[in-house]
Amino acid sequence: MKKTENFFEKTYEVARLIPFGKVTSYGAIATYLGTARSARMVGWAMNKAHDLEDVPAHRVVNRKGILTGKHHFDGTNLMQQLLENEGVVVVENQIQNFDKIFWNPMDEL
DNA sequence: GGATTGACGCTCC
DNA sequence: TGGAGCGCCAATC
Repeated sequence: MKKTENFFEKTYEVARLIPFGKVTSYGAIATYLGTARSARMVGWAMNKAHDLEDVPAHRVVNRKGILTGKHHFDGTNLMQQLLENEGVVVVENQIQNFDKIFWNPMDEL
């Protein structure tokens, strides 16, 4: 738990640092954390992060820009609503212009 | 303690 | 070019 605590902490930290109207991918965070091959851990961390209200998990999507985790939110399209609220265009659970609004933690951090 | 799952990603066919 | 399968690390059952 101690060792993973850092992993969680970093994951949450990065998630919180995501600028308004920007999004990132699990893989990007995983890479930043040094666990690039374990993007699943980031997703899993987000699951726990969902328990925390401070982590904008809705800004984190998979490498394709698809809102794979939206099903885990309260509403069916709550995640999409949140993103659209930030100016992010989401169609069919997929973020449009993903390349443009993609926020790379390594580039900023 | 062992097996399965998971909000992913990459490689192989 | 498209689809399917395997691998990762940690947690839960």
